[in-house]
Amino acid sequence: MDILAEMRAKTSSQTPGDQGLVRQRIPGGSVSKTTEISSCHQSRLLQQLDEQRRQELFCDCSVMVEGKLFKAHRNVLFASSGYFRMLLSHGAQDCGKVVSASFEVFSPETFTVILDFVYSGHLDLTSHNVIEVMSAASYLQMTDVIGYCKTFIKSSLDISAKDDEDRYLSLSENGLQAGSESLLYTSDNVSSVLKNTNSSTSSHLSSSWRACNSGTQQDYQQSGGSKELKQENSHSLVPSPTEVLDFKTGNPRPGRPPVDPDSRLRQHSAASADDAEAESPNSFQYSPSSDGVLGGGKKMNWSGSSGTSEMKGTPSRPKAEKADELYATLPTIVGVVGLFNKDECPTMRFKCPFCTHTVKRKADLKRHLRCHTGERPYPCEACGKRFTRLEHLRSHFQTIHQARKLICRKCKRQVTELSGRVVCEGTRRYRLCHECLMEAGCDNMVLDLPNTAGQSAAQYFDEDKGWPVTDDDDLAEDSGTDLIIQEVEDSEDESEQKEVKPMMS
DNA sequence: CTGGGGATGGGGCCC
DNA sequence: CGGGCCCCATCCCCA
Repeated sequence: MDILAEMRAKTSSQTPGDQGLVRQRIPGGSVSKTTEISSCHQSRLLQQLDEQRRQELFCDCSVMVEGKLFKAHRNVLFASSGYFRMLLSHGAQDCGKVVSASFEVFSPETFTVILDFVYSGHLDLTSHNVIEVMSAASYLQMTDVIGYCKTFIKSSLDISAKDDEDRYLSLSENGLQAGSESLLYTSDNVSSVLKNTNSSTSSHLSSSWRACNSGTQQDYQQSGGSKELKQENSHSLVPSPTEVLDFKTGNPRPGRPPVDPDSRLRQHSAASADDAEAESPNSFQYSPSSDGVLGGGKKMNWSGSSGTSEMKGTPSRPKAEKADELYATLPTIVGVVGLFNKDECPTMRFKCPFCTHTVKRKADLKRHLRCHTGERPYPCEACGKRFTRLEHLRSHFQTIHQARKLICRKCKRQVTELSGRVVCEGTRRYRLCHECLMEAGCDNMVLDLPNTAGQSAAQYFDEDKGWPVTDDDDLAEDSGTDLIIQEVEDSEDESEQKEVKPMMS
């Protein structure tokens, strides 16, 4: 990103079409003329600043990261980071004084990436550093970087496919709806696409990634109108006021855990960049228009690729696999949200890189991340519905397909295994008492006799274990387990849907 | 249109 | 660290 363009965007309320243009105002306040600024001049100026930084010329700000010293210009840092805006504005009067800040919550390598971005507009993201860069950017309140990271992650995980999940559950066996092939791949079409593109399926994650907003080719066209956008606004990635961090130590100040009560994100794909993009301008105390950066649209370039076409044409790896990789690469930064308890002792919390939510255990964070990645590893064999947790699947199966609740669905009265007859409607089962059964009639219902109640469901369910099992004993023995609940790859959704067994023979 | 209840999703925490 | 339980909030359907 061109930092000058960014600064300009923040002060000129430009529209996306104003790229490269600055409205020059005269004292009267009206726009007198539009002057084209040479992009060459901007990049040269930025290069000069970067050069000065590297030669430590006129650097009036020192940043210590895990013992490594970075020199920079406070002007540039101020313009780029809400964190530094707050930090530097405190010492705004002491312009001559060298300001220093130190961080222990991210690595020097991560800060190098961020600083390089600030001074060059190029953000070098890889699968290995994206989480930490994003976390650091969240820490430093750099919404644009967060947006890029989220887009990077999302495109890697196909998070945007999540919203389409319901849609593709109903897809015909013949495959994909037009326009959705960029998101959904069955095992079959993945291989065919692989043949066609002859490209690595892991290119998203393995390739270096750069972002700049000098173009408008790849807008964040997230779903959801302004209404949903407003909802997302409440899920700011920027630390909440209770999460204000100590400038010197890099640790949060004592206070309540920064758990965002609204952290239950709506499960739609409008997350990601919209979050950052729609960041309230008031989030930055000293940035009245800090959200303008992303507003003009941006171009995403994978190194060696051709932008959007690459994104569309390259099949992604299964979501679960990529999520595993994401989990595996979770850097310690995520776990170093050092909150303080009553005794002023730091307690370890794990911060979600996607939202402000923190948890005590890494495993809980992993579980939480599923609500962002859209992973649903537990499919119901009876109806194909997928769940993020085994317990949810079990609960679903028992209530929907097993009629385990001994309550008459109609009159809500308590029934017994004998008095509450199991009624089957498609894959759905429930119990009716004798009276309600007579009232409703049996015409379009299939009744399970008491001794066979749940028989068809039993092909999926192990009474002892309490969860669905396969009716294929051989398979069960071969696989060493009788579970049919398996952590499956989302990309196999479609083929799975085809294999959902009919409930009634 | 509204309220109630079931289904679902997610967090905390224990085992 | 995963499984599981409990609890609560939200969504959605239906009367």
